Amino acid sequence: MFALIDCNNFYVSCERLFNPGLRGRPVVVLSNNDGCFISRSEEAKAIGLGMGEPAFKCRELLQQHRVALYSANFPLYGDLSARVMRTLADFAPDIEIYSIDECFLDLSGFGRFDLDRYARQIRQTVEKHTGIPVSIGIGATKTLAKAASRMAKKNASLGGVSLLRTDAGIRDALSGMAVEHIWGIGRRYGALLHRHRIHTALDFAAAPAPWVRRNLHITGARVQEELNGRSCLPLELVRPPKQSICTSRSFGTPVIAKEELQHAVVHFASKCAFKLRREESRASLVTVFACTSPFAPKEKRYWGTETLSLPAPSNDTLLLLKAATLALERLYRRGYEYKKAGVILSGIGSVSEPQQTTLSLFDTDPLPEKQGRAASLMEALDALNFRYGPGTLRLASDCSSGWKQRQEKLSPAYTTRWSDIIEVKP
DNA sequence: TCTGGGGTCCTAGGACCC
DNA sequence: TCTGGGGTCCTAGGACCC
Repeated sequence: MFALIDCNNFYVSCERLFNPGLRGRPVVVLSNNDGCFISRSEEAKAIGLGMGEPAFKCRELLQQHRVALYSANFPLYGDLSARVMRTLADFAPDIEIYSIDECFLDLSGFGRFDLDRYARQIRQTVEKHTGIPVSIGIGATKTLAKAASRMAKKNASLGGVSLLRTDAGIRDALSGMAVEHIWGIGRRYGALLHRHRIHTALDFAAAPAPWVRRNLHITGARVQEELNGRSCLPLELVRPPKQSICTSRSFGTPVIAKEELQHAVVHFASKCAFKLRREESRASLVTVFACTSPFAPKEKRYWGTETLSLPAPSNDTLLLLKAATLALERLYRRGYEYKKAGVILSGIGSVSEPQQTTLSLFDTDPLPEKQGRAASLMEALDALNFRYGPGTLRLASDCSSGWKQRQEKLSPAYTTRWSDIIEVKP
């Protein structure tokens, strides 16, 4: 058996934790740039604020119901997530942290326990230790556990826990679930399935397997197997190293000048390089993109992208930055209002992998020595920024000007930044 | 005026190899 | 005139997840 533990309206719950006055009120957390709703309290859902909906379209509703708005505060959410996960890790030998607000526990071998009671105990403990409310679904496969947790969340009478064990219980649950709400079946496949008169999760479980394999490919076939109680998705106990690393942002106000766009790209490239080193990896491809608003009139739209291949995989900020700057140089077109840009690193391998050294014919600097110096420099950079806070030491070209994003409703980083919670008297 | 960010996996098709 | 067979690797695009 697997359990899926899912934090309820996670970001909103984090904000409420430090602001109990928000309980019972409609609360939403906005995406970067204060754009869309990315977390909503039950009260906010009830008045019709949709997930991913742009906030400006709901202005009246927001005022009318005095909805509390928050800018996304990821340092806070990340830290609270870690606390929840640490608490959960005590309840099972194997745990997979699936996302910032969800994790799977392996409950095989817990057959002798009263799983329902155990789940309620987990719920209470998490609430007591961290203040975050969670829902728990239990089933024979990850997909069934997911379905169960959805039920636990939707159906208040279950008290936050749903256990799918008997055939009758499973059939009952699946028959009440629209096919597009199955984990791994999204809007597009949902629409396709409805056109073929497959409306519920139970319909999908019973659909002809070859047809599913043909039309929804191997991923869909696995989902079907899992719904029928045959586990195809094992727990991932160690997070596999990332295959790509991306840093991108929308701008608070459009950027026109190349220099300003460059500042942003340099900043994103530095962040990417840092994430890469944290992963103990190296990348061989650097992609830069910059684009106008997709909502701009057609003739004012532009989507520029450029990928450069490095002579050898690297995680050196200086090198990655040089490549990113060159890429931007190539894709930049004068006269557009850029609304978003980003840097993507790919072709990623571990630093422990033997590096094929491509020596340049014209390189007079002996390569290993050069790399050694670069590595020491990066080590010092990361150590200082860890000790004194991100951005303490950075490249001169990494200056944020102009392209700043909007974050008008930002709460303090209560658990990770002293300066946010204490006033330092001079 | 204002519309997020960061990932994964799979497939088809083309280029290329012997 | 007739023009193979068996591979690999890479990329773009489409689907999905939170």
